[in-house]
Amino acid sequence: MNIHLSQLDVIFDRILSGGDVFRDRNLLRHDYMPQNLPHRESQIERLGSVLAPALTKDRVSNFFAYGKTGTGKTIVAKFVLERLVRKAGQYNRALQTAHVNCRLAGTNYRVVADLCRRLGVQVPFTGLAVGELLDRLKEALKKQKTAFLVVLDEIDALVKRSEDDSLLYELTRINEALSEGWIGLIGISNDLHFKDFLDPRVLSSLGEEELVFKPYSSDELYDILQERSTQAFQHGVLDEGALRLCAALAAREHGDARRALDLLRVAGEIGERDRSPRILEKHVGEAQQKVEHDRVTEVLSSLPLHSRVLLLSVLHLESARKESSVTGDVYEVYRELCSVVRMEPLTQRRVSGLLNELDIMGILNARVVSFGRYGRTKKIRLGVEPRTITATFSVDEIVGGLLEHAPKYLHRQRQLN
DNA sequence: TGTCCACTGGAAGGGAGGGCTT
DNA sequence: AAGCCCTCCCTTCCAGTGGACA
Repeated sequence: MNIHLSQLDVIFDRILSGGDVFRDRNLLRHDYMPQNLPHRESQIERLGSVLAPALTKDRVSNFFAYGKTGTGKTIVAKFVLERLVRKAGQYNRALQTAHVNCRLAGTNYRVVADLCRRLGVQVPFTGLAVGELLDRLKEALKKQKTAFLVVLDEIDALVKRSEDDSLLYELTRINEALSEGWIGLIGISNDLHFKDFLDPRVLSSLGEEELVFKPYSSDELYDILQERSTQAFQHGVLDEGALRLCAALAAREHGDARRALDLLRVAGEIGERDRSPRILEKHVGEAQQKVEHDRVTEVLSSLPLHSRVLLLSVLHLESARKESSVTGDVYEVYRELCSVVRMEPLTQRRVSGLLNELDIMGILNARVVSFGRYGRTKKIRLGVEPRTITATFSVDEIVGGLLEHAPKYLHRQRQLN
C-alpha cells in the first residue's frame, strides 16, 4: 500500500511541476482561445468588417458562415466577438453577445430561452409559447437599447429537427418592431446544403453576408499545431514526425483542426503515461484509436433505452449472420428483447425513425434499398466495433443482461432456411 | 408492362408533463 | 383550481416507391 501511495505522490508531483511532457496541455483543447488564428486572417477580417458598425449605432448585416466541423467557424466568431466587446467597452457602447449551440439546445424554445437569459430575462424551462419568449426578448432589447449579436452555432440542427424555419424567420424580423436596440444574427452551419432547407424569405435576410470556411490543408494544420505545441509541450519533447502525422491524419478527416488538436493532446498524454521521453508517431497512432473509441463510447452511453435495445438487436443479427439486416428483422428481434426485459416496444414507424437517428450519429449505417418484388426496406449494418458496444453495455443494468440473450427469432429463421 | 412486396416517410393528432393567466 | 397553451415523444394512418418478377 505504501508503495502505491508513494507512486501516486510521484505522479502528482510530476503533474504539479508541469510534467515532463506538457508545459500547458490546456492550449491543446479546442475551446482554448489562442492569440491569433493562423490561416483564418481573411475570415476574421471579413467578419470583423461586417460587424464593425455595431460599435456605432448602426445595425449590422446578418452573417452566415458555413463549412465542415473543425474548420474554424466557431472560433473565428468567438474571436471577433470577444474583441468587438472589448472595443465596445472602451468606447462605452451598449453591446451584448450570445453564443448558442442549436444542436445542444435542441428546440426553438430552448434557443430563445437561452437568448432571453443572456439579456437577464429569467424564463421557465418550459411552458411558454415561443412567441411569448420572442416578445420578452424584444421587450428586453427595447428596454436595454442594446445591440445584441447572436451566434447560432450548428443552426442546421435546428432547422432540420423542427422541420420548419419559422424561428429563424421571426428572429430575422425582430428588428422591424424595434426602434432602439437591435439583434444581429451570425448563423453557423456544418452542412453545406443547409441553405436548401430554408424558406427564401429567411435566406434573403439571413444570408445578407456569407462566408465559406474551407477545410484546412495538411500544411495549414501543421502550422496550427506547431504554433500551439511550442507552448503546450516541454522543449524538445515532441517529435517532428508525430506532429506531421497528426496534421496528415486530421487533414484526411476533412481538414478538422479540432481532431488534429485532440490527436496531439491525447498522443502527449499516452506518451506521458508511458514515461516516454519523446512523443513519437506510434503515440499518435494509439491516440487515433483512443480518440475514436472515446467518441463512440460517449455516444453509446448517452443513448436512450429503446435505442440501446435496438442497437443490440442489430448486434445480435449481425453476429449471427455476418451480413446486413433489414428493418423487419431488426424490429422482430427488438420486440423479443423488449419482452425479455418487460418493456413495451415502440411501433415500427418509430423504430424506423430511431434507426435513422442512429445512422446520422454514425453508430449504424442504414441505406434504403429495394428488393424489387420482395419489397423496399433499409439495409442496416453496425457502424462501430461490436466489442465497443459490448464493453459499454455490459455495465448497463437493463441492457447488459440482453447481451447474453440468444434471440429465438434468429433460431427460427435459421430453421426456415 | 403491370403487379406487388415491404417497407419508407409525411402528416396529423394524442397525451404526459409543464407554466401562465384569471 | 380551471382552462389554456406550450413542447416532446410517440402512435396511427396512409400514399408513395424501386425494382424483381410474371
